[in-house]
Amino acid sequence: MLQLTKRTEYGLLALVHLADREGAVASVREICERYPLPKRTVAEVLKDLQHAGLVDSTRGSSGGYTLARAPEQVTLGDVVRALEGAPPLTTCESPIVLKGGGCEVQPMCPIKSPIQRVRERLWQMLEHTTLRSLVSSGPHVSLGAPGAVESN
Amino acid sequence: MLQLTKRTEYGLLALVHLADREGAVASVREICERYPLPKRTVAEVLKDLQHAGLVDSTRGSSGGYTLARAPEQVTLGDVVRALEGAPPLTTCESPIVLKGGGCEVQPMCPIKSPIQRVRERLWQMLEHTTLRSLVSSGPHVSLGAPGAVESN
DNA sequence: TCCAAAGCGCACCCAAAAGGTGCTAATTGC
DNA sequence: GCAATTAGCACCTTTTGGGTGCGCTTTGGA
Repeated sequence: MLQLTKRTEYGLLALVHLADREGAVASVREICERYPLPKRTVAEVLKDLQHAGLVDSTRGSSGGYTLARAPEQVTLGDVVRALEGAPPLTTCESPIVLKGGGCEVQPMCPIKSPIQRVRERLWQMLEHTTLRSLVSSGPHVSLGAPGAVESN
Repeated sequence: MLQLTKRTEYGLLALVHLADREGAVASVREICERYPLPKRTVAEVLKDLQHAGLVDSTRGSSGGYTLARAPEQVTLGDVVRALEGAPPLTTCESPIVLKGGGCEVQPMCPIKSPIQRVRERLWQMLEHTTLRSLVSSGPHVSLGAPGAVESN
């Protein structure tokens, strides 16, 4: 579908929040009080980001998450890779199909290389867009009243 | 998932085939004899491309499809738009959510503009990649034995 | 010492999207 | 008339994405 998933969206919002907190721990509850997001799903996402090494977690009653790196060293590509994997643009690039030495419609597949070029440039863009640029760009409004989802 | 659908992939292959035929009509059967693709689905896709004005169709026993424009005037963007629509990268750009005048997590959504920039640049790439560049790039192998799906 | 608040892990469910098929026209050349 | 083709539904199946149930572990503070 050529679009980012909600998980990625949630992850980016969470990371932006962490960046704003500048090293202080932030809990899932806190993030979901700022943005009207489903608590549990955000927790899942944060857990995945932790596994990917993008955030550190501390457990316990005053626990939460912190950025594992500086905002300028986290890219959109990192986040997408952590939460969606780095999928091929078309199936003819997938490892499963490629294992035979070429794509399914090979050796007569003419669209592969330009498609790959587009894909590579897309990933270049993702890799060059840092969390810092997300943080510093928005209208950056102060904390507001949250919505409510689930128990939240 | 940040990848093109199979429908788009099929559409591109079909269009490349039509471009190779240089004006001569090509039937779905012919396309599926060249590439091992499901006949019916390719037919669906071609129909959609016809509705989008990218191909012309002629019915009847010797009918089929032809390109409606020159290969250099058909872009990846055209094809994706015809077969997938032009979806937003994140839900906070979708018209449904925006109808209230801003995205769901507004006015405190900080990730919107950089994401939109990435999206716009992606579409620029898609709009600048023409069918011609797909045709002229591949190793351009001669027609080979097809696989088989369904009746095909 | 206990309890509440937080993260951890697994499994599961629901809904939407994507891919594909059945069937029946309508058209057209032979 | 017949065969080959596109046209237009409607429907099914699989996959993916989003979300939840439930119980466990960790930790700070009353």
